[in-house]
Amino acid sequence: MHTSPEDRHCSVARSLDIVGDRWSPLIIRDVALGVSRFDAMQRDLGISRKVLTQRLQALIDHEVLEKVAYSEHPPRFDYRLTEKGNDLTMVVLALQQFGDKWLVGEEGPPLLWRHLGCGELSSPVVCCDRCGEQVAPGDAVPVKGPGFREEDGPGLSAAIDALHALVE
Amino acid sequence: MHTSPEDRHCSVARSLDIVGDRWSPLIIRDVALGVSRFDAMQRDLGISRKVLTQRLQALIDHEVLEKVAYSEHPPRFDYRLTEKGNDLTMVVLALQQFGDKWLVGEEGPPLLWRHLGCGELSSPVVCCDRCGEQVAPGDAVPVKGPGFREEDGPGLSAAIDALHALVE
DNA sequence: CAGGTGGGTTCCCAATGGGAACTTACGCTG
DNA sequence: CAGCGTAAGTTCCCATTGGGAACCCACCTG
Repeated sequence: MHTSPEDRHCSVARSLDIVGDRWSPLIIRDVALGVSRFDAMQRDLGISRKVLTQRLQALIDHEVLEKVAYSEHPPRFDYRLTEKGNDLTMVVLALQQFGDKWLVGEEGPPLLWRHLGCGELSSPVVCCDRCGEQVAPGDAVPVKGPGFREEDGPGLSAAIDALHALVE
Repeated sequence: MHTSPEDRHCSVARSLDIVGDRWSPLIIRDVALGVSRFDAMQRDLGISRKVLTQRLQALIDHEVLEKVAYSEHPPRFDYRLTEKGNDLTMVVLALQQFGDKWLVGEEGPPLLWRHLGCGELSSPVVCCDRCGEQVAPGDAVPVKGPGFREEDGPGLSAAIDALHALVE
């Protein structure tokens, strides 16, 4: 029986049903960067083979990865990100940004990004899709959306009302 | 003994050491939205009291949350996000965005955001901090940074080289 | 034909998580 | 002033998960 987040009516909880463990985000990062085979991932991550098998299967079940044979006889596979899986790289990017800022030593971040659009080394920042301005935590307030349910998140509902009372 | 990601030299892995489980991101979301007390979180999330205690302590140990007494005799506490913890809301936001796009039914997302800067209901998007353009997965290529170590991520190193060979 | 590689599966053991009950300390209410 | 409610945990038992190492099978290469 699930008392876990999976049946909650909440986007964050539902996403965590897919990437809410220690390994799935790292698997997605590896696949995104081109480490796409079972043994390569296992060596690269130091994950146990059993758990890697389970995680890959779960990610495939969630249609985040797909398994593409690059040889039959013997059967050999590449794991690829689906379109849905590609969108999960934004979560990985957020994790990386946080780690770069708070968790690396003086040697600096292990990985940087070059934006192909402008050619510069860049950091990803979060912006408002309406005005294009950069958004920091606190620059936006939550609003109950069409799918909001009072029943799952009773305390949450009250907390949001309280926030609005402050802002208004 | 840890064979887990925590001692790897990788920003994503290190971040996962803090939020790499089913509950921590939800706890951070709740605190960010104003659900800041033990019982309120426990009811709101449906998490077991034991695990909630463990997670809160871990988040405090990582300096993501702080415990502020709002009453002594009897001792009662609010949990607050530190500055570091505030930055983790970007990870939660990424999870929410993904869930909103791929995992909610036709009833629509449960939570929206109003950007205080422009007043509009907005979605967070990822932009390049150099040119300000929106960045989609694939619009940026990874580059080895100052802290890159060949030894942890041997396959990764080769994969990045392979990517560069493609782009150049 | 021995050894290596890719992609797993199996087994055992230790750690983790859920659930429910128990605790402590106070404040309120009849 | 007895009893109930609330906040914040703690404790116990049991089921599930994860790590590690070994095993397996099909093929390729020297």
